[in-house]
Formats: sequence, structure tokens, C-alpha cells
Amino acid sequence: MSRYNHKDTEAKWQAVWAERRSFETREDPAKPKYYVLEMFPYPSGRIHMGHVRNYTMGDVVARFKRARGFNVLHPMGWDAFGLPAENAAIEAKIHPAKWTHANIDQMRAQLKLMGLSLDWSREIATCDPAYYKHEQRMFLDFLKAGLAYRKESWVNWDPIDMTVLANEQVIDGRGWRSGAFVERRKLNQWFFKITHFADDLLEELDRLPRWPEKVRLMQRNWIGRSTGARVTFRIKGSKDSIEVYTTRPDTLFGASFIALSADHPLAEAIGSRDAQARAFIEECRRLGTSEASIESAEKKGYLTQLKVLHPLAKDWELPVYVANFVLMEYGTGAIFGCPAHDQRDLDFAHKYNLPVRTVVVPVGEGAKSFSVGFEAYTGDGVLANSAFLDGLTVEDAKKKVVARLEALGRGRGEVNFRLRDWGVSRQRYWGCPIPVINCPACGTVPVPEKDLPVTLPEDATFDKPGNPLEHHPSWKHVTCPVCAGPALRETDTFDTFVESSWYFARFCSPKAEAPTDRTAVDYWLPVDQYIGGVEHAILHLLYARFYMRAMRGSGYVSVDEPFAGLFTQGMVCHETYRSADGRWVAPAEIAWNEQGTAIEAATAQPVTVGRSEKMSKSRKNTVDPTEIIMTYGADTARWFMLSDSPPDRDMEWTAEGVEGAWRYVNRLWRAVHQAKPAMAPPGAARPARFDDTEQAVRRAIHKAIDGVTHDLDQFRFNRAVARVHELSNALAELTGQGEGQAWVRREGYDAIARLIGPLMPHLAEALWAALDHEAPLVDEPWPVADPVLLIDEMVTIAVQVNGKLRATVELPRDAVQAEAERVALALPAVVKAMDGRAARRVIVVPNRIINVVV
RNA sequence: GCCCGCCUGGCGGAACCGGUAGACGCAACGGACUUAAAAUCCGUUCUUGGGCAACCGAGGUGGGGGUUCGAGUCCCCCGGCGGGCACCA
Repeated sequence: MSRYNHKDTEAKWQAVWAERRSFETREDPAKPKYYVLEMFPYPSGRIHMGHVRNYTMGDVVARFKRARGFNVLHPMGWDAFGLPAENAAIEAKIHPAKWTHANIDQMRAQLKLMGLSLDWSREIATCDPAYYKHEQRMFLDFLKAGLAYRKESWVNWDPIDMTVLANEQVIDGRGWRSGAFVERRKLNQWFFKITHFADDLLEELDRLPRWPEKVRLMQRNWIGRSTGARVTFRIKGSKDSIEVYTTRPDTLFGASFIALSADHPLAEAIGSRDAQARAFIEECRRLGTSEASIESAEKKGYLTQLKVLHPLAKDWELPVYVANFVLMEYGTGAIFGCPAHDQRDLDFAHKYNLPVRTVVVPVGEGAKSFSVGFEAYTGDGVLANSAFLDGLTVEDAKKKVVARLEALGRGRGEVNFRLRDWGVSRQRYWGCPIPVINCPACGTVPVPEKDLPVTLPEDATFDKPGNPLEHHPSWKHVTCPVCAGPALRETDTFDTFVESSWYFARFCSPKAEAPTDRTAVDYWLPVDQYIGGVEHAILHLLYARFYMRAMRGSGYVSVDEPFAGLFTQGMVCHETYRSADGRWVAPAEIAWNEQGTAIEAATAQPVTVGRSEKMSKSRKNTVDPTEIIMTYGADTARWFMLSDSPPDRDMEWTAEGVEGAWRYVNRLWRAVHQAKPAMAPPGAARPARFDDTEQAVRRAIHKAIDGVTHDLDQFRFNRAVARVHELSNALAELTGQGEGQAWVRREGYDAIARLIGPLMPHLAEALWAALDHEAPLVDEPWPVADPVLLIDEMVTIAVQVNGKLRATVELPRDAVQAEAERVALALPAVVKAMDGRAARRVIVVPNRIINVVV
């Protein structure tokens, strides 16, 4: 027996799979399909451990489902547009396309070392015109369908990246990528009308049972549906009125002011003739999103000359403020303030000496005695001081007041969403060009389909800030397809989230003439199991859900929901190391001295060991997957990834852990070779009888098969790994030479090879071949447990006295209750614990526990 | 501030539907093999008391309370950690 050689073995089996085209897939209506997809990577240059974890999990699922008879689609591609390529162009003077493709080549080679069961014939890169031309074509469809539109709007402007960001890309007032404080600017922007599907996107979340509840909740909150009312306040001495949106129309009689957003048209109108108002509005805008601490920003208002009339009471006038805390983008951009029942309104009222009228009284409090002090009352209760609403519950009052407003023509029930339309314009080169032409005579004209794709000019320059497409001398100058006059091409490109919103559909028919081939997408979609990081819980997953609906509307697919199952994996973490002068030190540069303290290998100086954190370049606590694969092999890396930590939780990468996995790989290899001399040949006839030891090991084998099957079905990879360990420990107990043992040994090691097939595919193949099987394991079916062996004949039953364990007893399975009780009560330890007292009650849970109560 | 999740040995974690807490791995310690080391193999390891021992007892799943014959698991309160949203009317 030779030592296990991971390099030769892994290369050999990868070549075998490639040669047999084991993972190339076609539609086959005769077989059940299973579409497994991991979130495709951005080609940053090198794969990292997060990728390894993600793709290992996906590969386990793909190989497992394949063995269980599914026609499995498991593709891979590249999310290839994006800023880093452009930054490389600026910094390293290399063209984004060249940079991107070089990275893809390198990462593909790295991924291939992992032995993933991918159908590489379907590989796509989103920066390829053969991909994005379909995106452009679908955009034209969306435009026709009214799902894409352009509007002048306030945008989040990233002054470093010199581009617009979606709301979702602004984190704590900073650009998600550059970290720069975001400014507010008014620009003409393209939008996708995601709000058109707001209700549907929300409701369908309830029909995604195989999504984590956490993700569904996050999307629910993000969509933010609220039920309320739109109320019209007439302006005193004018025909005009102010519309407000409220979720608490029941508190209308507690109103003491109206507040307008600084961006409200009426506020702007006031500003145009009132210098003080104008100054205030400008102050609000400067604040915008650019201050990190909106939270601490003071609530301020400017009192206008306007008065409005209460819609439900005679001669009740309310003052109108312009306020810095009212958002134009939500509701109507105006609110009515009810200080008694809203904390922010209460603070505002105190600041500007406005009345506080309590109109909801908690149940059990007297209407006279209860009043609001410095804390607004937002709970449930009964209406008071509210005319026709008095005595009603909040719930009933809402209904009644809305009915009254509707009858008077002063308002109506309305639903609002927090969700905003998706701004997709980016002032960047390395993205998909938006296929429209702006003609001074004809306005916005779609690029005719025959002129697609609109490709990026290759000779763009990256030496000055801003959009290279805008700077390009000729690219944007075109003739209008309608009037043939001079016109300008749209120089904005799509947000890269557009490409990732439909790539999974393209994988079904990656070479189709049209964006999709209906036969293919109807066969494969939806994705049965999608796997990726929880950081995409909102943006990517919501956009993709929107996109499927839009694509369905244009006839490209017949499903609304792209991902039937979703699994969000945890992060890969590692200890951090810092030198005395504060530098981060990479794990590869760390050594341990004789006292067991960490030192920097190069300088022999001690380093401080910090807590385990997500692997990141900035903390330098990364471990290079390729180096691990070179040293230990892909199977070791995969095995360690799957061991110990549940896949949805963060895991810690440790050198000891990898070593442990490596030892196990070698132990299994040795065990099979040592067992072989006393092992029945494949397909040997089963002996007529097994002795107790043999029968016990057979039980262990079949329980392992059954357990691992369930574990893999439920993403409990760590448990599956533990079960394989248990099985190999059990097999090691077989030390005899007899015919029965030889047969059980065969059964056991065959089972192990099959069970680790999805987990450590190369080692599994090598063991399978060493076990004298001719055909490769990759085409072998998944083992099936013998149900007879899953049931024990004898069971160990715990015996408690007053809930405390006193003894255990071996009984035949399904023993008669009375018999079990008799045996238990006779046990010396039980008799002792009962101390002469009579049993008041005996609880017998069959095959499990007996509890004697005295 | 609002919403959600989590808390089990030295560590990662097991524990089906409320039924023997600590599977499996890591680490540590002891031993075997070896001139020695590595590798490998065997054994021990929740805490604590008693015993030469096999063993016998007590306590134990963040803290407190409750439901139950029985709670890591269910309920209430408190604490800690993590995540999401955050002027959303």
C-alpha cells in the first residue's frame, strides 16, 4: 500500500470526469430535474475561502442529487462587470476587459482544482456582448411594458466613484464600495419599476417555504408595506390643499401641525418668495444623507404663513411647517403631526410650543386623568376627545374615520411601501450600455433591435474622473433612428445587479439566439437550490425576483419566483495577528515559538493574537485556498469546510482543523487497504447468518446510510461528517477473519466510499477503485438503507425515579408496558432510590424511558 | 429606537416531536512503537465529593422564575453577543 497521493489522485479523477463529460447536462423530460446554483463570483482575481465554502456546499448538493437519480444542472459563470475592473484600468493602465478576462482564466483554473461537478460547457461571463445583448433587448421590452422609465430625481452621488448609487448601496450615509460620504444631486436617471410588483413580491414571500425565515423577514421589512390613509387639508384662503399620508388616521383629532418636506413642491414655491424659507430648505438639503448621524440631527421646522383647515372639524386651523425630517420620497412628502401619539411629533411640539391633545387612552385609564407627558403614547386603547370616534378602539376608529373622509371627499384609505423604484443608471464604462438614444427632436428613442448589441468602445481612456463613455470622442454621437438627425447615445450603463438578476435563466440555454429558450427555461426553472451569502438577502435576491416577473410579462419565462430553495451560508473566519507596531500579519507569516507564543516568522518578534474575524484583505487574516489544495488536496479542504460548523453559521478556519481533516483522509485510505486482504469481493454472495458483532456493525452501516441521506437532504453537513466518522470507527472494530466479517467489511467500506462521494469526490473514487469496482463511482446510485437494520431488537431504556436517572435497562423493542414496568421497579438502583416508598405513578414511554414517581 | 436571531465542556459543535446532555471532531494529558523525532496506535478529559479499583453520590446547557412525572428543548422576566432596518409619518 502506498501513501495517499492527493495530487495524482485528484488530477486523475478530474480528468476522468472531464473525459466522460460526467457533468454536462441536457434537458431530459424522463428524469426529475434539479437545478443547483451557487452565487456566481465577481472575477476579482483569486478565489477566496468564502468561494470554497460556497462551492463545496453546492457541489455536495449537486453530486448527492445526481446520485439519487436527478438530472442535475450545476453551472458556473462570472459576474464580470463592475468597478474594480475600471479601477484597475485607472491604476494599472490595463483595459478592464483584459483585466477581467485574465482574472476569469486564473479563477477558472483555481476552481477546477476543487473538483466541482460543474457543467463548464454552460459558462457565461456577463461582460460578453453575447450575454448583455439579451439584457439590452429585454430592456426594450421592459420599456414598452412601462417597467423601465426615466425621471429627474434626487440621487445618491458618490463623489469618489463619480457615480450614482441605489439607496441599497448607501450604508450609513456612505457609498458601499468607496466609503465616501454620499451627496444629493438631481439627475436624469433610468429606473426599473420594482414598486409595480411591491404587493406581489411581499405576498409571494409566504409561498417560499424553503427560504430562511430571516431572509423573508428582511425582504418584508425592506418592502415595508403600511396601511393608512391619505388626508386632504385645505389651505385657508386658497383653492389648493395639502395631501398627507398617515398610518394613524384615528388620531386625526390630535393633530396640531402639518409638516412639509423641504423637497415638497409647495415648500419650493414658498421658498421662491420667502428668503428665510429658502435658506432653511437649502440647509435641509445640505444635510441630506451626507451626515452620518442623521439620528442625532435636530428636528427642525420653519413656520410658514400658511394655515390649513382640519378636514373633520369646523374652524380648526393648523399651522404649516417645512421640516427637515419629512422625506419627499415616502407617502406624499407631507405629514400631519399628532404629538400625543408619536414621539418625534411630541419632541417637535415641545420645541415649537404646539398643543398636545391626547386622543387615545390606554384601556383601564380614565379619559380625564390620562395625559401624555414627555413620552408619546403609541399603544392600543380607546379614542377620546375625538368627536364621533370617542369610545372606539384604535382599530375601529381607523375604519370609521377613513369611511368619513371618503364620504366627505377629504381622503381615502391608502397603502404605502417603503420600497422605491430601482435606480439602474451608472455613470461608468465597465457595464452594460443602456440601449437608448437621446434625440433633440424625438426625445428618448430606443435603439432598434437590429442594432443590438450596443457594445462598449474598446478605445476608451481612463485618465480623468467621470464616465469614460461621456469623454469618448465619437461613441455617443449617432444619428436618430427615427428622424435621422444628429443625436446622442445614452452614456449611462446598467447597475451590475441587472446582470445578476437573470443569469440563472441564461444558464438554462446559454447559447440561445433569444434571451431564453422557452423549452429550456420551462424545464429547468426555478432554481431548486440557490446557495450564497446572506449579504445578498435583500438587494440581489429582491432584484432577481422582480426581474423574473418582468421577464415573464415579456414572455421569456413562465415562473415568477427564480429560487424555490435558498440557503445562506456563514462566513469563513480566522484569528487575526498584529505586530507590536500595529501592522496586521497574515496567518502564513506566523510561527509559534517554544513557549507557544505567536511570533512573526520573518522577524521573530511576538505578535498579538486577536479574535477570529471574517477573512479579509484589510486584516490580512486570509488563507489562500490554492495553497491549501496544493498542500493537502481539495478533498481535505472540502472535508474541513463541511466538518464541525453548521453551514449557515460562521466557521473558523484553523491549521489544526485542516490537519485533522488531512489525517482522516489518510486514515480512511489506510483502513481500506488494511481491510482488503480479509474482504469479500464485490458482489459476493451474502452469508446466511451473521453473528452479533457482525449484525451490530451492519446496523451501524445502514444507520449511517440512512442518517447521512437525511443530513445531506437537510444541509446538515457537519452531522453527515460526524456520522461517517462514526461508521469508520465502527468498521475498525471488525478485527476477525471470518466469512461473515469479510462480507460486512465489504458492505461497510463500499458504503463509506459511496457516502463520501459528494463530500470528498476524489478520495471516494480512489477508494471505490481500490475496492475493485470497475466503473467509476460518479455514475453509481446512492446507497439505500435496509429498513430492517434501522430498527434495533433490543433497546436501552432509561429508568428515572422522580425524574432522576437511576439505571438503564435492556429490553426487547416494543416490550409490553406492564412487563417494562415490572422489570424497572425490580432494579436494585431503583429500589434503593424509592427507599421503601410505593410508586404513585409510573410513566412508560415505549422504547425510551420509564419514570417512577413516588 | 424598532424588528429578528443566538447563548451547551478548554474549543467547534451533537441531542428526532419535551424523554439517558456532551455524539463526532479539535486541543490537551498519559502510554505503546522508535536511538530520537515525525507519522501511527491505545487510553483519559463537564465540574465536584468518596474509593486501590471496577464504581458510588452531588451539581451542571448565560442568570432568575414557571409549566410538566420529566425542560438544553415550552412560557415569563433579566443579562450578554450578533444581525437587519433606521427621520418611513
